[in-house]
Amino acid sequence: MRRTLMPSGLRLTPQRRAILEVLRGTDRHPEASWIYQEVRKRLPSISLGTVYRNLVRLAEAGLIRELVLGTQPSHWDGRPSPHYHVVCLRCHRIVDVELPGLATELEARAARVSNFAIQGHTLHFVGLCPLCKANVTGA
Amino acid sequence: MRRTLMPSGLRLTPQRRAILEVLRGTDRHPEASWIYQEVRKRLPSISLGTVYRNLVRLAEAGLIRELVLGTQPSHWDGRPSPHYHVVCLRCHRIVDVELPGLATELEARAARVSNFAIQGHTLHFVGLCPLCKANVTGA
DNA sequence: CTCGGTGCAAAACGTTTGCAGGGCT
DNA sequence: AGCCCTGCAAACGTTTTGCACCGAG
Repeated sequence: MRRTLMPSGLRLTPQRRAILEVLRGTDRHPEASWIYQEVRKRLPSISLGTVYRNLVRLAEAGLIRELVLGTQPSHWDGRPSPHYHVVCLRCHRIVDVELPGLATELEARAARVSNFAIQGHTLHFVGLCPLCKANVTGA
Repeated sequence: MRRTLMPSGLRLTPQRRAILEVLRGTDRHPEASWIYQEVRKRLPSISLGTVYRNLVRLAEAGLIRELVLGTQPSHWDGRPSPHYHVVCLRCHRIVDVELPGLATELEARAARVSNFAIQGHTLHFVGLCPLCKANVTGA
């Protein structure tokens, strides 16, 4: 029986399984409170504290990613692979943006200019999604 | 007498003047509570609420910039000109990074891939500053 | 008189934490 | 027995807000 989840020795509890499934079953990049509500449909007694604790732990284990988009609350992404995001200013949808090869290029440029030993970066875009772009035509 | 401060019809009050001067007199990219303490040295009766209100208003007016670096609290930059930042993971210093021309290139690439009407982006780096880089040699 | 701005204090917000209990190994 | 994990509720730190007052135009 698969009971552990990762290097960290993280146990695969029903709560963690549910959080992972909810997060992998959506492309909404949701916030903790939405995840909490969804998980409660399957696991009514789970607590919000447990959701927060496990989002942090799962992110540390590399299974999910925290998105800090400048606007509290944090959002969470079930796809840990490296990619960026763009947020619609009107409907607040968050959509994946693949910009392959950009990461190393950016960090190399920053290292050259700053003389820091760059270890990571954060990048995201804001704008209007195709739908909202059409719906505001002019306004 | 120059009493207004910007398009928005913002008045140049002693509180606003002090906040601006404190922010322009440092390269620390400080948080609101630090600004509050500094401004109190000149204006002992100012309240923290006023500092927050005015940081927001001054940023809306384009006189300063809010830096959202993923870690609460926000930091504030008295230089509104477009530039990026790198944060030292060890001493938490925040240093300016000029990457001229990058902005339009990034937004063009993101627009092409996402089909959004891109209106802006956020980018910052984390790493070790030259001093901390030297001091950890190996560890 | 009106309007923007202030100080104060309370509230709001998302998030973290202490604690007692529980279940797997 | 030991350890990780949970639910609960209280606490936390930052930021926002309601309110009464004030001063400039």
